[in-house]
Amino acid sequence: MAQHRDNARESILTAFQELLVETRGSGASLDEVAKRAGVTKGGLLYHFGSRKVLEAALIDRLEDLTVPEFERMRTAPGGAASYYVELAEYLNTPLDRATIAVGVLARHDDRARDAVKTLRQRNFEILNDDLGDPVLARAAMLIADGMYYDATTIGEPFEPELDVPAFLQRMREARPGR
Amino acid sequence: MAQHRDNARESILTAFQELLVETRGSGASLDEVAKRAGVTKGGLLYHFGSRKVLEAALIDRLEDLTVPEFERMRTAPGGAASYYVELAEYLNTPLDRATIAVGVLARHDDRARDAVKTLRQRNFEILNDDLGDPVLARAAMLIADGMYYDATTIGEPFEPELDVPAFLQRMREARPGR
DNA sequence: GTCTATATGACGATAGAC
DNA sequence: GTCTATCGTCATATAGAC
Repeated sequence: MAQHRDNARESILTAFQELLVETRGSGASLDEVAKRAGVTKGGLLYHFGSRKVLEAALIDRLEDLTVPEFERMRTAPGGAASYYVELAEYLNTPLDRATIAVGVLARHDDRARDAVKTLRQRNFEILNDDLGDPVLARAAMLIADGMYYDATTIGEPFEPELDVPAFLQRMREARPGR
Repeated sequence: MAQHRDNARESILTAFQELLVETRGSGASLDEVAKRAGVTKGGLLYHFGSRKVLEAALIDRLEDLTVPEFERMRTAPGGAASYYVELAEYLNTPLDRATIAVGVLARHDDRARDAVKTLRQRNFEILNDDLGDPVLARAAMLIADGMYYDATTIGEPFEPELDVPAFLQRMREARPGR
């Protein structure tokens, strides 16, 4: 159910994130969050004074998680593009879960939307450095977005799955300037 | 505001769709729909007995719109892939608006989700016929999904935009049998 | 720091007047 | 066929006991 660590704050934040991911937003009421975190609504609202404050805290957590991720992506052995796109296939790292949760918030919250936009801009720059081709970098981002969309909206993988490294390799060979 | 055609049913359905597209779901309450359609909630509920009925009617409308669309896509002069992916860039035909609206419903409604899945399966088959390669067909679908995701979630175009015709040309050159 | 109890408001839906 | 009025439910948020 809930993990009772040293502080309830993290439990509440994690419960909120899990419910956003699982229900895509509809089931993440403060009552449900409190229940899963093992506190009451009153307890929750002591730690986070309002729903807005709770949402802001989740956005902050996402931004913290992205900092080391950008570094991993930039230095990935197979290249940033493969790393980035293949990650979108599984969507189950702590960063992925935070990204999905904030993506749900972004549908209604400006701060969440800004956070997502900044994260994406940074991703594009790293992909462009890796692939040396803004067109292919943009295509790689769109493919990852499409996988993300499929996973979050459709809720199950579409067959056939795309072989991303093979596809990227083929597209590199078809580069106009070669 | 509202168009008062011969029947209020269409006005209500259109108002519902517009609000789903504009607010991504949060502002599409029956009160708001009724207000935009120029009727009261009581009037709305005479035509559509419940919210579920209203949602089902919108899904039916989408399915009606897809029938001629598949035919246009299959017989498009530049090929089905160009037609499909370029359409995702603008997202402003009646079918696009219906698709976005039902996509919002699909987050919480099983029937809407099934409708979207069936539509996508058909799209994939047509793309595969055009591009002659399931990998490229899947990639084209993901790119269009990514554009759709950007347009609906981020809400504004990402720079730089992908040069779709040029990229599709590269994809065709990357075909195996060439 | 966490609880119970309650105020307040939005939403979906029903009943009945016109 | 469309309206007003109202009810039940569930959500956020507040007040105050422990």
